[in-house]
Amino acid sequence: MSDKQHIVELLAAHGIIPTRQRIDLAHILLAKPQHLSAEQLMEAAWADGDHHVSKATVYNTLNLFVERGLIREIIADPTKSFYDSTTTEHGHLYNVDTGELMDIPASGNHPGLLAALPEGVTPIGVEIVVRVKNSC
Amino acid sequence: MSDKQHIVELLAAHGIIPTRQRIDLAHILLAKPQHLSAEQLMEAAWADGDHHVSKATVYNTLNLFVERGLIREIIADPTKSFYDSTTTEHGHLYNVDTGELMDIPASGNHPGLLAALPEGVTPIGVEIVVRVKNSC
DNA sequence: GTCAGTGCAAACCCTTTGCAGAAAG
DNA sequence: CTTTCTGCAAAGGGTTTGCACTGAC
Repeated sequence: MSDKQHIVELLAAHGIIPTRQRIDLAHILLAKPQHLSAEQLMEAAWADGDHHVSKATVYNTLNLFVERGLIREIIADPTKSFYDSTTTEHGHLYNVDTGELMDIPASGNHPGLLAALPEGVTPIGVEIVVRVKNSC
Repeated sequence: MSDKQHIVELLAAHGIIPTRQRIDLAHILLAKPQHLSAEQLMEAAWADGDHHVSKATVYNTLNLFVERGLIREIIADPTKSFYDSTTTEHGHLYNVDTGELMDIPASGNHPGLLAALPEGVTPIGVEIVVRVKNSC
């Protein structure tokens, strides 16, 4: 299907050798804007595909995708990472009770961040982290 | 010393029963604006105090302090948490190479976040997480 | 004397790693 | 063929937990 072909080209464009497992995982991840934990992706792959993907391969693949800029790692929960299929800059809303991670459609306007909270939730705090690395 | 007395009152004001270990840890944490990991706090307590504080107590105490709003937990690294003695709203700069966590003095003005980076570092990305909980 | 806090070690959980077998070109 | 990826299981590391002991009032 052309869908798979598109994924193959996308992986190649990011310098990633397309293997069956990587294509399956990318297919699930990039299907729509979403945030999946490693575990959720594993379960989705297991449910969706006819193929088997091991835990190690899921983690290896996620790290590779993040490194190559195909997806973004979101550090919102100290116990697990989320992976975001949307790589453009945007904020997130994390519900510590439900473990739900949502996009914040708003701009980077700080005071506006808390303006449009969903109903039924109470803000705990806003965290802004600029991640940097040594230049060389 | 009046310093310790001040800590005792601060803990009590947050509904925390002041014990020797909690006073010691609070004394180290709140001495100045800083970000310490659990491990760093443990080492500081071991070096600084004449008393012994166990690992379990350090973690229990940190969680209690965060819960009571005495300090803030900073989730910048997927492998460990940092604890911030400054509870007012401000951003952070995290160097993934050195593990160094710094305050961003700037306001919440988003475009300004990347303006005043220290020398020798390259930005990887900006992450904004609004943490919420269910209202009841 | 009672209740909460502390300490030790073991358990936990997510993530990474080592290495043998499989796959791709 | 040769190189890279995959899978399994075991290791790793920060954090939490169970339970007996200690300490405060």
